[in-house]
This record gives sequence, C-alpha cells and structure tokens, in this order.
Amino acid sequence: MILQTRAEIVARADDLFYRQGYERTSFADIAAAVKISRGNFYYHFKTKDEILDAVIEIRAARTAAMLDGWAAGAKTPRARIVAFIRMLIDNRAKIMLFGCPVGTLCGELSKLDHAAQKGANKIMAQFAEWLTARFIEAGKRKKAPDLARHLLARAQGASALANALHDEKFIRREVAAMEKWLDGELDVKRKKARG
Amino acid sequence: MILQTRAEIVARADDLFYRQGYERTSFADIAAAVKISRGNFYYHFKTKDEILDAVIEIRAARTAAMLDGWAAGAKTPRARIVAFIRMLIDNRAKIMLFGCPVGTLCGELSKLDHAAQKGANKIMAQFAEWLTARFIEAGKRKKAPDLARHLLARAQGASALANALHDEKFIRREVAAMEKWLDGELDVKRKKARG
DNA sequence: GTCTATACGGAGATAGAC
DNA sequence: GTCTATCTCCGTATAGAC
Repeated sequence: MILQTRAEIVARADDLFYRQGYERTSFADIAAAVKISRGNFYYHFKTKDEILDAVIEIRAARTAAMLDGWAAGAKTPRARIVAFIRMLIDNRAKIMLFGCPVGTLCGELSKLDHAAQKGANKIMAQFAEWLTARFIEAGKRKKAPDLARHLLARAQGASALANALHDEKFIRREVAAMEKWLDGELDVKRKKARG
Repeated sequence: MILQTRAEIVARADDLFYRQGYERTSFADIAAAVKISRGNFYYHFKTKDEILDAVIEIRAARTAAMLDGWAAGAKTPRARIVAFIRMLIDNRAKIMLFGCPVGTLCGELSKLDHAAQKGANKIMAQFAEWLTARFIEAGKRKKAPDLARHLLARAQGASALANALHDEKFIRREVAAMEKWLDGELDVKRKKARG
C-alpha cells in the first residue's frame, strides 16, 4: 500500500535525521531501514528535500499533538509549563546522545542554508507560542513572550550542554532550577516540591 | 613556505567549518578559499579528519588565549564573568547567522559520531573550567562547578534560540538576565548597572 | 508499487610531472 | 611545494522491466 510505505519512509527518515543529521543520512540508509530498494524510493519522493519537508511536517503535527496533550492533561498553567520542562528528563537518554531534535535540526539547516530552515524554525516557534499562551493563562500577559523564550532557551542550553558533557545529573539540576525560576515568576510560594 | 600555507588552510577551514559545518565543507571549498589546487592539499594534510583536528587545536588555543585575556583584563571575578557573558553581544551578528562556534561543532560531531568529538567537547569544557575558577575566586567554592555549567548552558541556549528566531533583542535580554542572575549568586547589591 | 540496472556528478584521495 | 591528471567510491537521481 502506498500510504504505508510512504509513512514508513517518513518515520525512518525522521529517526535517522535525528540520530545522524540530514546531510549525513543517505537514501541508501533510509532504504535499508525501510527494507525497500533505492529505486522504489523515487516512486514516493522525487528528491531528498521532499522527504525532509515530509519529516518536518510530521514533526510539527506530533509537536502540536504533544502540546495539546500537555494543555489538556494538566489543570493549572504552572503544571502545563512543568510538563514542558520535564520533557528534558523524560527524553534525557536520547538528548545526551543526539541533543534536542528541534534544536539540532534548526542548527543543521541553518548551516546548510537550506530551504526547509523556515519549517524547522517554525517548530521551535510552536513551543514559544504555546509557552507564551501558558504564561498568559498564568496572568503574566505582558511578560509572557519573553518568559516563554527565556524558558525555551534554558531548555535548549540544557540539552546542548548535556549532549556535550554527557552528564545526566546536570539535566536534573537544570530542570530543578527551571522549576524554581518558574515559581518565582509565577509568585508561587513553595517550601519543597510542587506538582 | 609550508607553515604559511598550512596555517592558511587551517584558518580557511576553521571559517568554513563554522559557516557551513564540517560535513558540508569539501576539499574543493577550502582549496578555493586558500587559492591552491586540490592536489597540493595532500602535501599538508593526509585526510580531512586531520584538518579537523588542526582546526580544533587552533580553536582550543584561541579559546585559552581569549580566556586568559579576560582574566587579565578585568579586575574582579564578577567583571571577568561578565566579559564571558558579553561575548554573546560582541558576536551577536555571527551567532544569529551560524550559532555558537563551539556548540554547533559539538552538536555536529555528536551526530556524526566523529572521533574528533572529544576534542570539540574539550573546548566546551575549557569554558566550564574557566568559569568554575572565576566562581571560586568569587568565593563560591562549593557551588562553583554548578554555577559555571549553568551559565554556560544559558549562553548556549541563548545562541541556539537567537539563531533559530533571528532576534537580536532576545540576545540582549538574555545577557541582561544573565548579569542579573550573576549578581544574585554573588550577593552583589545593585541598583542599575555595574561593570 | 517494487525491483534491477545504470547514468552522472562530486566527494576524498593518489601519482607523478614540474 | 605546487601543479594536473586520474582513481575510486558513494551520493542523488533516472529508465525501464516485472
């Protein structure tokens, strides 16, 4: 079936682009992962750039779904933002090996000066906009965009450094520091921890 | 002269690796920049990896010199750390186009699973160790390594996001926030600004 | 839809003239 | 030391059989 194979190609390419980078990943790599011939490839995608576009599209959709899930699954603005922060802990193993999927793709496409750069940066913006909405919910209307981008940068920095230093405890410390910062910004009185 | 050509190759490769990434930069690119033939190349370096090693070596030396300069040029621990933070402003144009030279190289080599990864990560560690020493100078012996890595992560995050969002004002806000954080950690009483 | 075979360019790398 | 010529491999991409 065409849709299954196409979806399989995108899924495998998505994974390989994350682990190896876009430039490094060849058609042969993807074909081997999907277990189809290189030739068959071109029935589904005319160029490598088209695969990248499809990967970015699916990543954007997955990101939107994840953000919706966090918004629906937590009851307070603070808890929703904490869900974002804790993503670093949930994904710590992969982050230490390959960095943040969003950040590293943006970085690579920036160097390649690739046409898909815009699409990748848009995923980064999805997070910024979602966080902005959460800070507005929390009553920080005026500072919301700045708070959102600040927190996003902290998460990016923690990912980058955890990847370079291979230090899991560092991720945990940064997550704790982000939550402490969050409580300060949201005027939350806390003694120990708070969900 | 051999040393001049070799040094020229390393300098051009250094620049191209920063702008385009290591993988993307070909011998032809470097040869064109140096204005020598591709063949001549192999008199100076046997493989592309050797050039990368040389580039990392020169970057490490340049970093050490820069850090020494900051340590010598500023009189207080705080002023030295501020010199580190302000590097983001000094290099903001390039950072917005190509990201942080250290962070992006570490990220790329991590994905390539390249042998030179260690060397690149060592440059990141140079910053961490230098900052640690400065926080110890400032009397924060116990927390120094954590404070150093936290600040380094903030700088990495600011670079990554400035690159993705192409927002110069964001860099300035992050730098101001880092300096405010620094004063809080060093127990500095401040009204406005302080060198 | 999927395959094999193949074209074609560009990559890293080598040989040998000057 | 620097050059030109060339090798080989691997990348993307195409043609056409099944």
